[in-house]
Amino acid sequence: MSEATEQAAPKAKRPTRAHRREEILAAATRVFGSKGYHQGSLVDVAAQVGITHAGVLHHFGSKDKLLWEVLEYRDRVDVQHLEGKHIPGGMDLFRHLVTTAQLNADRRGIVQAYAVLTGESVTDGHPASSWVGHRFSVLRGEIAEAVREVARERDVTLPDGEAERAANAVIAVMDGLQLQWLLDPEAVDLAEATRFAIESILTATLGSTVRIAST
Amino acid sequence: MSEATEQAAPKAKRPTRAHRREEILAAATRVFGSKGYHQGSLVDVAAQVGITHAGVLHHFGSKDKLLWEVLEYRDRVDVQHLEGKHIPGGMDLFRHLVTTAQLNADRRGIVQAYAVLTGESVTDGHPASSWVGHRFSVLRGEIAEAVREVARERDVTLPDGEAERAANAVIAVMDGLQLQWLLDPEAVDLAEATRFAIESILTATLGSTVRIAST
DNA sequence: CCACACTTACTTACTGGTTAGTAAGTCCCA
DNA sequence: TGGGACTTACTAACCAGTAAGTAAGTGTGG
Repeated sequence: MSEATEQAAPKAKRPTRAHRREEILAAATRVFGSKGYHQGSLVDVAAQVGITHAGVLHHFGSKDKLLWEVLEYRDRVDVQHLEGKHIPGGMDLFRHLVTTAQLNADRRGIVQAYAVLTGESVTDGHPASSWVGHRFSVLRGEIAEAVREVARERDVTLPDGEAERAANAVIAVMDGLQLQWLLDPEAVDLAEATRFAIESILTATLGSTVRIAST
Repeated sequence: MSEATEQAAPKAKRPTRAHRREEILAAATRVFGSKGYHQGSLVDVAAQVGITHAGVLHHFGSKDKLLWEVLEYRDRVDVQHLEGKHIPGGMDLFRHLVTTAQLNADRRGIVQAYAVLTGESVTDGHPASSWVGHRFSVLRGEIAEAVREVARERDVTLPDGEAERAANAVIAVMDGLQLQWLLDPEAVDLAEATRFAIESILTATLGSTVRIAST
């Protein structure tokens, strides 16, 4: 967790370790994104930073550990555009999801890495499967809570488990649209399609029209 | 194409070639499903049929060709429960999609293979990417046409491109739900969630409640 | 009806390539 | 002068694909 050394140091020049690790993480994200975890090699990652694969192992110990740090790195990047630091609730959450989709349309590499690793993670004993599983369950909880919040605001009583069903559908549609967009960017407008799909699910769940402002 | 010899032969015993190929295809589906294409080896596939990897190559020539036949095999299996042979249109199509989801809940292997290969296919130069891309575009066309058909039945005029947007969302939600279900079958009722999501999207698209009978 | 020609379904053995990981040494900066 | 950031050199494993051989059919001509 606490990696220390975050520009708080008085001395000017000491970017080496933390900085190099960050470079490697970015490179690994690109490599795992474009080739997958199994097919993307440490040699590929190392070459992008201009070192040998043994140099990468010096910093991360093993390929599995590197993957773990890449996933955490993605999480960090993912929320860094949120100044509030905290994930919003209620309708703000859905606006946030659409905004993220919009940003993602210009971050193909990260989207690809996420899609590839998520798909790969359903294989037996994949090192990322617990991360993806955990991620899904956290997201499910947050989105379901937001659905309940909006329902409360509108005085709608939801059947049992309905919020979770809606949350699952929202997560599913976002992942699925990313896949289609990656394979054929012309066929899908990522942000627009995401907004449309989330609105549809919320509207059907809450029984009254839900709109998400197109930023 | 024409593989000839389809039980029309008078002589009783000659299942060897065609039968062996089916065995290998089934094994390859399991292997690619549980390990992915790159990580699943010909040795793995061969072992499941009780031969060597060279024996597999004798039948399929190369690993890439084997993958292609696996994908076609999946298509064949996928529609074989349709007696009409033809994919239905209108509301029947959506009923068919839900029914398929229901069947899929008992065919984890095939779902896993599809999910893994679809995810892997977004990597650079993957041999399955054109298949997946083609599959998406065909599905998109068929589902969009079904949406238009239902809209016509209900005297609803759809904005331009709305049918395609709905189709994309339907495809996305199905793929996404499969992923979640594979990673945590307890958290998602595949058929139920699929029905819910498709109903939501159709309802929002057509402006009036759409129900799909739960078979 | 059977022997010879040919095909099919493999196996064994190998090649050339790639992989993650290790160990030991070198260079450079503080 | 000492420690971190590497490199070089290596290993052991695994991979797809090829080549050559074998054993068991299958078809056919006499």
